Amino acid sequence: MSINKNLKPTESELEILQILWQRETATVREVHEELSKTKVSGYTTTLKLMQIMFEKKLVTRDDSAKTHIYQPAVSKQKTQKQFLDKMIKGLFYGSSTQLVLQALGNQKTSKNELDEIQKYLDNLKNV
Amino acid sequence: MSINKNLKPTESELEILQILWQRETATVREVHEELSKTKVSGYTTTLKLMQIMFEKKLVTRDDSAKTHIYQPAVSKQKTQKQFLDKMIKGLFYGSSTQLVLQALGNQKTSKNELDEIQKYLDNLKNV
DNA sequence: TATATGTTACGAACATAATCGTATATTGCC
DNA sequence: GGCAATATACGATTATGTTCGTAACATATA
Repeated sequence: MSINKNLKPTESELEILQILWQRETATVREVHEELSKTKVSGYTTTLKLMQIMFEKKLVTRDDSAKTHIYQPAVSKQKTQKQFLDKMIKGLFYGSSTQLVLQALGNQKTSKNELDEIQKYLDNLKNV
Repeated sequence: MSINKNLKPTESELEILQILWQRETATVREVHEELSKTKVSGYTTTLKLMQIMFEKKLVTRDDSAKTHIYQPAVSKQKTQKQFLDKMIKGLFYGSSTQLVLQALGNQKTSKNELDEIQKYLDNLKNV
């Protein structure tokens, strides 16, 4: 029963959220610099996006100084779940198992990681 | 080295592809009827979408009769992989393991399915 | 103080996707 | 043939997301 509009982040917004989740906190400049490692775009583009994210309440910011400091306002976990669920529903006919098998099959996964997953599965089964 | 433009389907196009993958073959009317089970929209909207998909080569069609018959032109597997990879990259910092763990943790997965996944993991490890 | 530098705010342009109305064509049937 | 039903084609509109230019303002410093 939340008043929250719970707006789904767009693709560009996700890129920014990823950076904020890693850094906890960042200025527009810092986010823009990070984004610039993988793509080209103007500074004001990043600024505008982050302003929109603020309006959507995807981020909070401290604007007490000239240079505002941004923080994520949605959790990484919750957002990942939101998109995973959507993908399972929209592309895997609702079967998370199908998604998991596909993900394991397609990606090269190291033995250690496979072990980790198996351990996790054992835990799940022993509930 | 493909000449193929390899255009990524949009969200609406994915819905249609899902139906085509299940049915193998379908008319606009049939697809529209199926879509109508979960959402409202006009018939010509579905028609237009499928025409666009044809231009993008996401589907093929037999237009020898008045009522065209459509088929998917991209494989389910390949499309699933395409979106999975994108999601892993864009939301899980490139770690398919993280995605798998999140998927397993968030969804209720039956014991049988967990067994299936474990069996699959064993196979992967014995290569 | 004046100048250069950096920052936010904001509107406008552009791109893409989705929706639908209308015109036109085909088919079956009386 | 003429009519009704159904299909396609296609342009126009609307919605959403992305990009950027420019103005206004703050800050540091020469």
